[in-house]
Amino acid sequence: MARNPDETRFSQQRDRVLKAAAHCFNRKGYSGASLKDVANMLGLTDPALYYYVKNKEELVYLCYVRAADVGREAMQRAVAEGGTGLEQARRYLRFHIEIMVGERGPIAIMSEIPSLKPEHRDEVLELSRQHSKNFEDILEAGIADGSIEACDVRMTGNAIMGSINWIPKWFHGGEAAADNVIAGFPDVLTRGLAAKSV
Amino acid sequence: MARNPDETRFSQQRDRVLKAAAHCFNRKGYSGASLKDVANMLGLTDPALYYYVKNKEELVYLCYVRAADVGREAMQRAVAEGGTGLEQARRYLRFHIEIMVGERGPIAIMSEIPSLKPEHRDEVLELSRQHSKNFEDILEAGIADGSIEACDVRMTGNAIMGSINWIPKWFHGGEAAADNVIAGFPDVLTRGLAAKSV
DNA sequence: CAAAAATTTTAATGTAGATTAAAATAATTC
DNA sequence: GAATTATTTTAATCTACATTAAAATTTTTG
Repeated sequence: MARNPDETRFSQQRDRVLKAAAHCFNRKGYSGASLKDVANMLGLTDPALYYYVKNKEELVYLCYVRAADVGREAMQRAVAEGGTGLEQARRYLRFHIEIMVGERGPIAIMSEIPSLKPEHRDEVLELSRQHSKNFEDILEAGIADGSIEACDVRMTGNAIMGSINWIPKWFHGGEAAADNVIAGFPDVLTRGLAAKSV
Repeated sequence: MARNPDETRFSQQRDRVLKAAAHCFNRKGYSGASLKDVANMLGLTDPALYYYVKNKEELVYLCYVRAADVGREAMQRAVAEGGTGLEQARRYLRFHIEIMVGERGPIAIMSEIPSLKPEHRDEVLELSRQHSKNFEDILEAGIADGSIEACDVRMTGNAIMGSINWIPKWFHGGEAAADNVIAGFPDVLTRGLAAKSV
């Protein structure tokens, strides 16, 4: 029936599990959120989750991988459309934020990578590093093409990623609010505060 | 002996406990970090911590209050010196970051406020809201005096606070690095990316 | 240095919550 | 609609901490 293997009931339910988990983990942290918290959000009882994931650690791991996927997807789409470094940076931010505050949210904040078991930890760390690296590359391209002011790209990247990562902490699903964030956030991050006329 | 009540051995040790706790919580989260983790950092055993705090929840609470104090102190000093809104905003960021990456760090990220017990949660939430409000006021003052471009102050505030909050995630004590962050971060956040000449 | 106070330790207790097993229910298939 | 497969539940287990109590050690003070 399912054309795409990801359209199976199992995969759909698993996605719902991951989203519920992301919501709970974002609120209370990995260990602070219980499997019961997650299950209750879905109208299930905790042991039911084990039908979808091996254990809690894997649940977090999958949330983090999903978060990384979302980031990479936004980045790839932004780069694919070309343009100056600044344009790519702004586009990436818009895409990423669109996803985070949209239907596919909430996305897990990767704030407890050290709590993952070593293999998972290293893998997720690598995904995260690669993403940061890609963003820094965009910044450097922008500096090279003159669209972005010379700056410490590592630090600038950290600053902007911090803003992005923190979004799930204060954004909670308002419909109109989402549009507002999508429209305004990339500007805030790339344009700065200073008035043009001063 | 102690001129200031905060110079007693007890208070000093308690501060060391809070700093160690902040470090552990920032890495693994509130529930993910065990009291043993915290105690070991200080060369102590876990029950020793109960000499300084009532329980683990109070430990997190105190870390959060300390974080709020630091933010408020930076804000007050910045405002006290006057100047345009933009100047105050930049000064506040510099002060706050100086403290975070300096001797008084690490400072706890207030990322699990919902896990606190109701009284503590409400109190910390109020401190956090007040801090955000104060920053938004600075932004509005800057818009009014023409130093800051018109913007959604709520969203802009969230963006910048997210950057600040995330610092402990990637900054880990390099001496030279600290100066670098202090010197560059406020610029990144307030100046934006776009090249002036374009 | 002896007594008192402060600090830390070892040993013991209790509990929440992750995990497993087996049983029950619901959905599919032939 | 009976049999098979998928999904969820109830009931039971196990363990990692948080916490407490009592004892030991260290520090301070007269």
